[in-house]
Amino acid sequence: MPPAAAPRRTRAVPEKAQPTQRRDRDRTRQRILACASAEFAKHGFDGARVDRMVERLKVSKSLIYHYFKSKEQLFIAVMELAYEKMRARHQDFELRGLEPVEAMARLVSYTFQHFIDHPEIISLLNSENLYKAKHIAKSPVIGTMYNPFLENLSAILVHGQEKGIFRRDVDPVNLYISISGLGYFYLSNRYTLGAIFHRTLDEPVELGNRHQHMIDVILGYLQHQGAPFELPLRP
Amino acid sequence: MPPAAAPRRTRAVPEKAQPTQRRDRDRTRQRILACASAEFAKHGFDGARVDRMVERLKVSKSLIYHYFKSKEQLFIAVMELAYEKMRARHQDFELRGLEPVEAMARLVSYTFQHFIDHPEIISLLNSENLYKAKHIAKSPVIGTMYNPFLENLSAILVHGQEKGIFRRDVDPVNLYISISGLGYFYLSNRYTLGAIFHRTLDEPVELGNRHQHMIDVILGYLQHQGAPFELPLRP
Amino acid sequence: MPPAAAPRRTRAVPEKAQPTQRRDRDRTRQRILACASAEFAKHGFDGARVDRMVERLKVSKSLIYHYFKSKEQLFIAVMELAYEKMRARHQDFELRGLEPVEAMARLVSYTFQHFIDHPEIISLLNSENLYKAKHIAKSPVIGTMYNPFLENLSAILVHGQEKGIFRRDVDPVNLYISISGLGYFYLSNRYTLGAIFHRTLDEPVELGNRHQHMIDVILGYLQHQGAPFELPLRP
Amino acid sequence: MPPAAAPRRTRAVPEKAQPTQRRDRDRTRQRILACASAEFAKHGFDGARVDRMVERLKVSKSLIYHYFKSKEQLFIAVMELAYEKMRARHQDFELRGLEPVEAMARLVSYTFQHFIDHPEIISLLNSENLYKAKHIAKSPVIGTMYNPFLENLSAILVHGQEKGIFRRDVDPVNLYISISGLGYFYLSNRYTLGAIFHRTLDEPVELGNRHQHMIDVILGYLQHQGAPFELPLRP
DNA sequence: GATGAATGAGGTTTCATTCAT
DNA sequence: TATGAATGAAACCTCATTCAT
Repeated sequence: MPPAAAPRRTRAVPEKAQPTQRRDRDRTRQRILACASAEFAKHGFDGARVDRMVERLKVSKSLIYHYFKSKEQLFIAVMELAYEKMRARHQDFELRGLEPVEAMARLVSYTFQHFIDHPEIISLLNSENLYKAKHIAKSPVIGTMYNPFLENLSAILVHGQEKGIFRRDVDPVNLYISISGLGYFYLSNRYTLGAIFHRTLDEPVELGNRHQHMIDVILGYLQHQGAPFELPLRP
Repeated sequence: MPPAAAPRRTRAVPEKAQPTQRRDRDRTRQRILACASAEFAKHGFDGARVDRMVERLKVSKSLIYHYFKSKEQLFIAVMELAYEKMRARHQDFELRGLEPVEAMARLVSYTFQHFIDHPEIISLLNSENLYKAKHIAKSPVIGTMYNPFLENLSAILVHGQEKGIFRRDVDPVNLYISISGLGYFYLSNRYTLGAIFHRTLDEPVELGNRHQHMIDVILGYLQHQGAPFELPLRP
Repeated sequence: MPPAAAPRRTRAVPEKAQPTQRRDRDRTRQRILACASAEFAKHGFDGARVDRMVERLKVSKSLIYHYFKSKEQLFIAVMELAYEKMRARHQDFELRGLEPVEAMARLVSYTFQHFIDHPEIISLLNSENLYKAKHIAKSPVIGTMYNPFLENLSAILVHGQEKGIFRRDVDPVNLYISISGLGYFYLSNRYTLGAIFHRTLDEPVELGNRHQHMIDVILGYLQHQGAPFELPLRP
Repeated sequence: MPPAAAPRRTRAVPEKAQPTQRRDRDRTRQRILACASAEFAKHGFDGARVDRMVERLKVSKSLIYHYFKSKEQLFIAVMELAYEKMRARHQDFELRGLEPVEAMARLVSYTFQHFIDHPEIISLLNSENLYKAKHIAKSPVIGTMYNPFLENLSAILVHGQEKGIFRRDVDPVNLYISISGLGYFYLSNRYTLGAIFHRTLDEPVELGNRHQHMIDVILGYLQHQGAPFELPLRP
């Protein structure tokens, strides 16, 4: 316990709030957030039920509304957390020293793995896109978030291009979207796809196949050297 | 390889020789279905409101419940229609006679175009996947639907492989998923992606870029001849 | 049942809606309105409970919200009705032919009587004034309502002045406010006044006394001929 | 006639010789009371929010409940304070030595001025009357409060009557109610009145007009000498 | 004397659905 | 075939109040 700041004034504003209470407060907040994340992921924004969270959390509904002002604010907080997690993990991701091909393969692999490990992200993003991102547009944080993933990707891309291994006509953002999309779509739409193809796409073998396929697609694309076949949209 | 284009139409609409009542009945049904499709697409299953349809259709609520027994049944009908439309259009798609590269490029282009022209498909599928496809699982029609798109794709793929142009280690289903996913993910997630990259991805120029990028990715992948870089999932 | 307008078109819009149903609808609306009026009068806007109305009316809460979109809209409807009632009764009020003194006395009497007969008006107005009239400001009807009472009052006033019976320095609006206020304040504040003066002001004798006192005040004022004692506000 | 101005102060505030704690305690109590008075006045009893007070006061909610046991008790305390203030100010009011006419005019003026200066009184009383004075009925103080205003009024009235200036058939209590009511109703109902007459009644000019009008009414009534026009209530 | 965390009861509102005709 | 009236269950949210420290 630090003995700093002697309590001289009668009605002093407590600068370093009591550790115990503060921790309780934060812990509760985080418990709510975790539960809400699961609920929103499972049912989408509209389908999510505050009552269900209450039941699971064993806290009063009022408390949820005390911490987060509304269902929407709670959703925004969940989205912020999800984005922050993603950002944090990408930041830790170390690819320096690897050859471009391996680095890129690992990036693709890593992206897929991330979606598998955090399936809630997919549902949350789907729900949010249904609303044309109107909720996260209200978040002051998400829009200004620094995106280390794109940094990593661009670095590898340039590295490979300088070595003459990767093609040069590549828009990093579109590449990013492709890498994400190849994994995301497979996972997010596996249920309807499975219903049509009669394959259970979330089995380990299928996941492994997909994983290698994605790497093949991205690396094949990047390493291919011939001239592109040009075709206008809606010719 | 299944025999091309089976002639049995799934839900034929006999145009004449029907009493007027029957005709009216079908027209009303279709009006409801069209409106419901838009509503479900815009708001998802949970967000959709029967009242909103009633208001737009100028029909009594009871009529909707008369034709379709419940909101869920209505949703299922909408999904069946969407799938049927998709199937029908794919069936009309003619690629015979084209070189494999151009045929494949056109397939990619066509898929993207289809999602742009029928954006409701994306929302409907997203909504359905949130429910792990539980609604369409109840449809006796969708699961048994013949899929001409995969046929086309496989034919082109084999053609290219036989000519030695395309690589041989390609799973058609995964290729199908990639072709769909590259366009689908871009469109379905354009709002959250736009919020992060500060690019308005639905502008014509961006759509054109994406279109060419997708063709490059798929053709680059298929035409690339080197050995794949193998990497296990979660090593 | 009127045999008018033969039903020729299949989906004709019913121009003269079914009398029975229409009457039911209106009857229910009016029942709700009457009950709401009592509830708002008894408890004010904030204190009023939709649940209590439901219980008294034996209708579902949803029905109330079906007819009136919200508690506030319901309140506005109640206010509109109250004003309309007041206006209608004043319009019927016939004073032509009476001498100015008697006419004025009857006007004062009538005003008091009206408040006694419709005590809800007082509570409703009090509640509304707490909100600085923000609710009725939203009503397109109330602001534009023609005020026959002020007409009557002005006519009597001019008549008396022309006859030389009433003083000439009278602002009709202020006179109207005084006539209303003398009765309104007595009735609206009778509980707190009673608590201080230890008199039960709603007993018939007290009401009779007040009635005569009000007439005396207004007629005394109007008939008094001396010069006014002038005193500035906050000198 | 009771003996003038009893010297016993109801709730004397000893200024010195108190331990600091006690002083702080009283100051906090008074801050709460002032804030509560504003809150109750602005929103009525039901509309008032303890949370809003907490936010404005920067005090913990528990403290409010520590000092006052409940929202209702707090309201009662506010009412007691309001009555006490009113009583105290009336007590200071000195009219001896003035001629009856001027004294009465000053009394009317003073009453109006008081409501203008302390608008919270009006809202508080309105709120309380909605509840039929049930809250102040619970106060042991208010009911037994000595009313110096009525004393003053009676004295002036008798003085004028003895001089033959004022009419004799005057009930002091009703006169008191009229004097109060003429100002109170104008101020309390200015919003709804304004909405009907399309006049902004709280502008200085209008207030000045009203002020003179009220003096005219009361003095005109008191000085008028003719026989009253008698009319029974509900004949 | 004072606080922050937490709650239960109840508030308004919504919505898929049914009933009677 | 089609309608308008009506509903029950449950949604989100609020608020006076208490508990533990």
